[in-house]
Amino acid sequence: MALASRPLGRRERNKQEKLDRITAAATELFAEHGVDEVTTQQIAEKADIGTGTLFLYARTKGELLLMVQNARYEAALKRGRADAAAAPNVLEAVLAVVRPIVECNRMQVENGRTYLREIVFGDPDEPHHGEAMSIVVETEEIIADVVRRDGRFGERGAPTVARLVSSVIFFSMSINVNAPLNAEEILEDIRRQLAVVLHP
Amino acid sequence: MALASRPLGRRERNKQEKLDRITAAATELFAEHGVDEVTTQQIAEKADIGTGTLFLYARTKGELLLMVQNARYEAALKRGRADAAAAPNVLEAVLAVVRPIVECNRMQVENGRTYLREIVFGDPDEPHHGEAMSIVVETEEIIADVVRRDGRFGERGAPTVARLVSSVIFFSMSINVNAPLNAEEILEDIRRQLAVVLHP
DNA sequence: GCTCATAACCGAGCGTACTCAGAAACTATT
DNA sequence: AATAGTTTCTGAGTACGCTCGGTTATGAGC
Repeated sequence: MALASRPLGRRERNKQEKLDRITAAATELFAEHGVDEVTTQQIAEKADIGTGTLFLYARTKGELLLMVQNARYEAALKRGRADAAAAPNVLEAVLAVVRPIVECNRMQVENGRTYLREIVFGDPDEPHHGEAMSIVVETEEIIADVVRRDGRFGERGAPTVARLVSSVIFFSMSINVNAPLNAEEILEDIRRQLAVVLHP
Repeated sequence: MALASRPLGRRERNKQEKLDRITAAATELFAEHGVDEVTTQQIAEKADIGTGTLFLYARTKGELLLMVQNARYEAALKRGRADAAAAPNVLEAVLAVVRPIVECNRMQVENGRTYLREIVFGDPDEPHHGEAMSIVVETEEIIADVVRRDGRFGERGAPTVARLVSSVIFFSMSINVNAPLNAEEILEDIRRQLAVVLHP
């Protein structure tokens, strides 16, 4: 360990490499075939690791999906936050925050719905679930800020409104009858409901 | 088939008998141990039928849960509708409709959450899922009626408000962070959110 | 009653997510 | 560089939901 430029041992580097391979394999297979049509065996094989090894990096298949997709939602949220500034009123500002998330979710409907299912019903003790939850929390905080800026609901009311918006988003993207809708149609569905609360 | 008093053949009677035994077995085992801790084998054994036979009556384990629980929710809804009449304002009326449903759902938290998961993510082509969906639709219709009676959101707005209420109910009962809450606490959570829309 | 077509039933078997006991790889120490 | 201790890896094995080909029960026609 003479070199300060190499603080990481081979062990750490190997681990990182495997994680990268797993992420790449899962990302590609999920995108191409959908999470339900891909087996954990296939992912392990493509990542060139043993089947047991896969579960050292993500304890369940659901965690694997969260692991692979969280970053995209984080990026989407960042975009939404930026877009919200230019909106003419609360309703449009909230929708500006929501739009990239919905678009991200609808890139592949089944994966999107599975992602939501995993957030709502998955094991809250798993690390990637925690990461997903903090994205949800951050989303609500951003929406609460937007609502606060409007002033209509006061300091205390803003988080409640944000929570309500969360409910509407999750439900609209999850329910079976909305499965055929594309991002734009989902957004229209959400707008109609939020207009009741945030009439401009 | 000389007797008009026995229009059903042995075949139909046997089927009905088996269905009854399955329902009884599943009801008891789910209630006692929770849906996740019960195997389909156990249910089949307790109902005294082959494992394959079980799946002639409910195509998936999830369907089995819906089959067993739908009736309770239907009854809860009926109670709620009756209670709504006596409420002093819209918010209280909506909560009167919602209360029995939440109480029904929280009798056993894990089963309740699984029931919701099955409604939102289950196969919409299955018969018991369809039945569950029609309970949801009916709930929204009742809430829409209550909202219409208030007049605040007009004829067109009422179904949208009802849908929004659905979102809030489902989300509040489903999310992991609310898992420790009892029926009364869930209702309080729902009330806080609905108050934003239905302020008295 | 006998025959046959059909509906209902059964349980061995399959696919797949996940586990676990032992093997292998790595690091620290001398 | 040999040893020991620890972490990481592995794939055969397990559990469980569900399927499917073969079997049995039922009832209609004669």
